[in-house]
Amino acid sequence: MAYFLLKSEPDAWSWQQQQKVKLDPWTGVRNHQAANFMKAMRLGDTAFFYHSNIGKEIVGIVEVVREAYPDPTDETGKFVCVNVAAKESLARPVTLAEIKLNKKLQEMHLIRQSRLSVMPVTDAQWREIIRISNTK
DNA sequence: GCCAACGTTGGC
DNA sequence: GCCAACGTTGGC
Repeated sequence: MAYFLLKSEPDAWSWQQQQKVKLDPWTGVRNHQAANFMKAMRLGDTAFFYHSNIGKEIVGIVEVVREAYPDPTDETGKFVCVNVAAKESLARPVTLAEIKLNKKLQEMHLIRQSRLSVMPVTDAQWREIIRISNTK
């Protein structure tokens, strides 16, 4: 099972909103690299939900409930979206500042390529973030 | 509010 | 096909 991270500006779509809905189509991604990562997502894969701009922290975990399909909001028909459902909140949010200071998390795309909005997370990175968030 | 990174557009 | 101009993202 693979792990990912999804960014959202809480002004536009927050974790609180995500938790209130059964599922959410992750539309609006217009970057090919991010789109390719969405195409790699499989049913049951999980992703961190990250608040960019405001908060700058990982707040929760979502599960992929529908694999990539054409993004209905994309007029060109080139881009895809997936459906995700909130799974659980982290017991404690993990901030970008903490990630930057953590030696095990230096290779994350979140740091290295700050504009990327959908990215894979390695097993080791996933475990480390779960660990420092006191979740489970 | 500023700026770095980076993607896209359009002139040549 | 190159590259300057411009727009967007997102951290600070």
